[in-house]
Amino acid sequence: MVSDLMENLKKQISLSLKEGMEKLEKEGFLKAPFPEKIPLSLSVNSQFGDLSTNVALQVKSGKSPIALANILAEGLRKITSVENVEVKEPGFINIFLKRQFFYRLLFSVLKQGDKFGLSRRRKREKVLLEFVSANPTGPLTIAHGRQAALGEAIANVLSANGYQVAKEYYLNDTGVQIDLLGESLLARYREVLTLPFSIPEDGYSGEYLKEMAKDLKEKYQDKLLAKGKDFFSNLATVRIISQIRKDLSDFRVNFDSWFSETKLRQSSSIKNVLAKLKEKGYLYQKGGAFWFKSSLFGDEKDRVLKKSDDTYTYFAPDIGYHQNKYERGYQRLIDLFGPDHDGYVPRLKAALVALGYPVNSLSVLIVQLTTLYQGKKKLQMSTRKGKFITLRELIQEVGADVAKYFFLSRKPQSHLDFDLELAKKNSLENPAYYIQYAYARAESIMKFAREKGISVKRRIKLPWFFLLSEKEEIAILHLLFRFPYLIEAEGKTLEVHPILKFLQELAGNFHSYYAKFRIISEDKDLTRARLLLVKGVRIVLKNGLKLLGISAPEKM
RNA sequence: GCGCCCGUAGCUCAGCUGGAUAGAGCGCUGGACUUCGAAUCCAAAGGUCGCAGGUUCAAAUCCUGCCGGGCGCGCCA
Repeated sequence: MVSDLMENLKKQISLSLKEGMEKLEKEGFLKAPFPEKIPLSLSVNSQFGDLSTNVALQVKSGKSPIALANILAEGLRKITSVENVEVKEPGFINIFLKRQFFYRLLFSVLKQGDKFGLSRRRKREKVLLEFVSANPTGPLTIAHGRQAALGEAIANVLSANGYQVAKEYYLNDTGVQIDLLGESLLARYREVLTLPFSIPEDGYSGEYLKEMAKDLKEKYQDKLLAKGKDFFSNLATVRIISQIRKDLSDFRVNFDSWFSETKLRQSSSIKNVLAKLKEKGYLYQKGGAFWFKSSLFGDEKDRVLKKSDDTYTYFAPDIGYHQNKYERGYQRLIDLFGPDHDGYVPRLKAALVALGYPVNSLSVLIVQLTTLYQGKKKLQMSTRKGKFITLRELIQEVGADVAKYFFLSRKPQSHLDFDLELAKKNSLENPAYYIQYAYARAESIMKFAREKGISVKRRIKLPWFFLLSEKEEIAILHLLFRFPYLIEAEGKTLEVHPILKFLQELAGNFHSYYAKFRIISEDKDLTRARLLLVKGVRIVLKNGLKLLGISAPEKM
């Protein structure tokens, strides 16, 4: 929840600015209409006050920006919570708030606790977030790990903004790849039975199928040889899916639903979609295949839905799947794709628009690849050849929290260099622990206070807050109030790495503060005041980490 | 060739709905533990924001062109 106090104040300020502009307009100083929404932002730098606006620079007028700003500043000075207003070259208006205002805000943070930063308003809109959706033909790799971490965090941020969000994994559990998987397993099975065998071309030659084959030999000896390819496909898929579920759950990424392509194909969804496209005249036959006129909707060329051999391309069931999402009542769809599916987006959007859904109801986020490094050495990977670092191994090596930290620390569309060596380090070179350490430290201070018999649980007294007067303390207060606005913004941009950046900054300020000042001292009231601040920091660190899916340990 | 992404400090990256002296971590140099956790803190060094134009009172941020790196352009999935 964005603090009501702050919201009300912003409204007052906006209103005052608007009145000022209207007056100037009436007096004929403005050469063009002023913007409907007057810009007002939280200042990043304390020398620019607490809030600032550049309206005076935005409008064309007969007066100089400075003169305009000075006129607007006069109105602002009348607002109760405003301490002072400064006008700076070339025309910025910087607003300084009264300390008391921040103390009230802190009080509100403490009162809200777990809820601070979360939207109180529930939105009607139902959102379906689809991510990972790796083919169940092998273990999840670190590339999937990045998507998993990101998807989970985005879902959390959307929930925090009041959306009803569901996380779904689409299982491509049928088709050519699954056939190849079955054949590959059968080959491995023959191998462990010392029979002649050959892995199909483009088959899966990774180590994991050998393991599975060994297990089959132990349990069934050679009795499975009579079974067909489908049996092996099925068996391999089932086992791999269960491993994928376990890996994700160990990574603390939990899906609300798993959607099976097999079931989709059994339903009439795909047929219906084709019929609908045909009815609208967007389907035609050429060379024995059925084509969708995607070029009518911005795609660079038309696409085949049904091949001349009468089977579907990958595209056809995928349209059926997305249509199905809408049919289940989701108004907004978000897909996380790898960079190799980048060029696929226009045709998918084209299909949905052709079916009558709004173009903006689907957002596709392209998550770039991750390259693993061991120090300076680059590790090459390939799923098919079975050369890769699995998500499982990564979690075992560095832990879920550290892995998530690195995955979330960069924007998704940037290529990620993941240094295993650095991530493994349990030392100060590893930045992953910085935020958690701040949290654990805050936790331990609170514990120390309890042992000393100092409690701030009951009857918080306003005068205590006035003892928070160091500039470091005020700076921390400022940071706390940025949090809800950050969450709100991210609900729109779907970017979560700024949270990490922010928590890093908050943790840093807290560490410095701790090193410079004594929290628990002989001065009881000052101690209480500072403990309240520590509590506020703890709340924001915890809520922020929770959104990212990173744990907040009380001890490390 | 066309499309998408990236190019900012030695390294890895933030900042990019234009704003006030370009930030962080790591690394390097020098300091801080008898007192609430040193996985921390303090100080110092380090940048033609790929290049060239343009728009603007104001450009790392917007527009155009170019250069360098990655990915994609299937009746594959």
